[in-house]
Amino acid sequence: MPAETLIARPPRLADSVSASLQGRIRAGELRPGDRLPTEKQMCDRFGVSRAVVREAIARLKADGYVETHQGLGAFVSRDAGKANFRLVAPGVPAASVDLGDVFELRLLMESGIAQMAALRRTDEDLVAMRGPLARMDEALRSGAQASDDDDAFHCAVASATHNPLVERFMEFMNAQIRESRVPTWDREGHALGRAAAAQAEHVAMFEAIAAGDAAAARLAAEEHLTAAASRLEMQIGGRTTAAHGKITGE
Amino acid sequence: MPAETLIARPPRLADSVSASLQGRIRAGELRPGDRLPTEKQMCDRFGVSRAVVREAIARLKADGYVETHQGLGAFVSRDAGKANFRLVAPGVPAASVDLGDVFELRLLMESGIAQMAALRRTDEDLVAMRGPLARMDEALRSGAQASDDDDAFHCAVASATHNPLVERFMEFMNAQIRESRVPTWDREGHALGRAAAAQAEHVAMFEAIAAGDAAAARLAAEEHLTAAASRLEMQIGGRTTAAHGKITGE
DNA sequence: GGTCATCTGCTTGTCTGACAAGTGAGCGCA
DNA sequence: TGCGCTCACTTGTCAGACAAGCAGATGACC
Repeated sequence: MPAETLIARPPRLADSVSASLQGRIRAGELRPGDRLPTEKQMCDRFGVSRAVVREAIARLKADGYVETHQGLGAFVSRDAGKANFRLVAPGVPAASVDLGDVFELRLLMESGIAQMAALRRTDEDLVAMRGPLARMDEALRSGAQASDDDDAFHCAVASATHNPLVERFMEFMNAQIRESRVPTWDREGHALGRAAAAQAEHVAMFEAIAAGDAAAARLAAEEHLTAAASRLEMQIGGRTTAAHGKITGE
Repeated sequence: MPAETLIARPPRLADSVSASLQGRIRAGELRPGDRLPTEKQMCDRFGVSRAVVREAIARLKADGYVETHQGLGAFVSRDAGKANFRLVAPGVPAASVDLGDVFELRLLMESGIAQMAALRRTDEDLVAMRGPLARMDEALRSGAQASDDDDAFHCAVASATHNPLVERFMEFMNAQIRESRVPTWDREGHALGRAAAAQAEHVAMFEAIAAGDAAAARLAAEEHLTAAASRLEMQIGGRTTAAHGKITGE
């Protein structure tokens, strides 16, 4: 099925141009402060019209790679590519990102978040967590797909830190790893007990946070994430597992 | 001096258009899946040419807010604005971000990073940390501006986790908060002992990491960040301080 | 009547040419 | 020498045109 939707489409010209420029910047061929070729030069070099070049540059501007000045030209900005954070840098194949690294980043963040949430959560925060938690319970009985509620639960925990930045980061991570939550709640996930296991870990997190027990909340979050990683059969050379063992076993 | 460079320039038309659209998306006026007005309609509505509209849309595409399909139109993408993470969302005033929230996010990340680094650091990693550390020592004697070395030290710690994602996140954060490191190392920072205090905390972090003591490394990182926050006289209602007291005192 | 190919209108993608606005360098003049 | 001016160049904006892709309507055929 996916093979049918993933037909190779000819890439848009602006995509190709911006990818090329971005590659040269990341490769160090164009360094911060350097001036890019003029639009006219790029038109000749890439064999496209100025409209295409301008669109490509607009994209690079949005990503913080270049800045333009009327009458002067376009320049590679200092901190090129550091204006925003992405899991997979645009222009590189998504497969080059190690899922183990992603889970580790989540482990880092979510354990701290759970800990902080335990210290700051209000009663309203607990209510917000109970909603998705109850829906996942229901899904456990009905065998429904509840990965959206899984998302919502983690967001509710982040929201309980009362730090909007932390909340936004969690929303960002959720959007990035959304697919990785599906196999927990699909038919096979229910049958093999992946859903039930995940939900038990959620409950442990919730109860620690509700009790205001920061250390227990951190531990529960760590266990949830490492268990989730192993449930997805991530073969990451035992790295995360080893780290978890040391981190939580200290 | 900065007042001279910050003269009010008439905003580029494409900026205004993309800001307007982005505002409507974030406000929920345009929801994920909704179709945007056609380029022609936007030309009429905003009173600009199609080139401007297309550039504005190119920016929104780069930010992951919209997707376009030839022959169909432009659509607000699911997870609009979640394609990347920024401290300050584009289009909103930078002043709306609470610096205390930023330091808290760093506290969350860097304490975990230091802990992980202590467990994984190789001898090469320690060498990489000693470079910036020595340069900051030198700057302490000469009174030089060493905020770049400060950056480099924190990056070296992140690099010792051997997780490229973690490393990139640290680079991202460094680029975002670069200005906030300057007052530690300027003339006043040296005179008032801010530089010396920061460096002492760096040394504590380094030694804990070198010793492989994960708990001590976490604690040192937490103390460095909370101290840095208070050095910068952040009045954040004692929130971070209170959280730190509880987090580290558990 | 139902099914299929085709046609049509609309939308985005790309091209071309032009002018406006801002910048820096070089020129001429006092 | 020092000042102002012009000029070439660059990005910003505009206008019009055609190509490519899509959805729905139209119409022919079984």
